[in-house]
Amino acid sequence: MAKNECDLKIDQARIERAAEVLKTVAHPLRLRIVELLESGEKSVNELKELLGVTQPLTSQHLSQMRMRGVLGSRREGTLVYYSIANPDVVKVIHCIRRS
Amino acid sequence: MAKNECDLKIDQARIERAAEVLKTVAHPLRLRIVELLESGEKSVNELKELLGVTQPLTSQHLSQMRMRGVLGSRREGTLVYYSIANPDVVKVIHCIRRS
DNA sequence: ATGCCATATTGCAATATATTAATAACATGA
DNA sequence: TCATGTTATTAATATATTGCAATATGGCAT
Repeated sequence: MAKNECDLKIDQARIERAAEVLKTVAHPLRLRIVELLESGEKSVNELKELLGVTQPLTSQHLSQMRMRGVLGSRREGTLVYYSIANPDVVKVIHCIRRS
Repeated sequence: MAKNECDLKIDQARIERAAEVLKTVAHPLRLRIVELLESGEKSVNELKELLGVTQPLTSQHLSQMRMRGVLGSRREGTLVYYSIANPDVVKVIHCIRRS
């Protein structure tokens, strides 16, 4: 029995989800952020210092990744700590590291 | 001894290369193309039929991936067969498949 | 409440990307 | 050479992304 219309829809949705996740990390700054978070959660300020970019830019990329499920965040007083929420992205980065 | 400027440059170049590769496959159609080519090389026409999109669109995405080293191509008479040139992208797709 | 520090959001200009349609180039056989 | 089937390129338009600057919000101490 061949694939029916429903199977194709599911498959298409899966593909689109994968493309979205990849697109989310397919940026030099966001890739560096994920690498920095591999060793544990970090605040926006720590990240901004390590990256050497402005705070708004850091915040933008962080919220972009949080919205798409790649990162999670935790507030502690005035600080916000970000961490990796989707462990797949770490594996993806390891796959591509040698390229 | 800390990392010097040159190390940082190399690191940055590596990151940017990885981001470029990821961005290249971070598109539903291109992801499907890579999946279709996992089982072996295919001609533009075969791919176009399997994808259900126009020939120029197929050709554009193929040449985009070839330019960036993800795919390679081989001409046989009037047919052009595309295949995967950077095996890392296959591993990347396997990492993300479950997401 | 005020001031301060950390974080988030918004508007904008520049650039890049995606899709379609039209057309060009290429190789082959009659 | 001409016709045909296959592949590549170009142009045009719409949409998305990026980075920056300015500003807003949130929490905490005084």
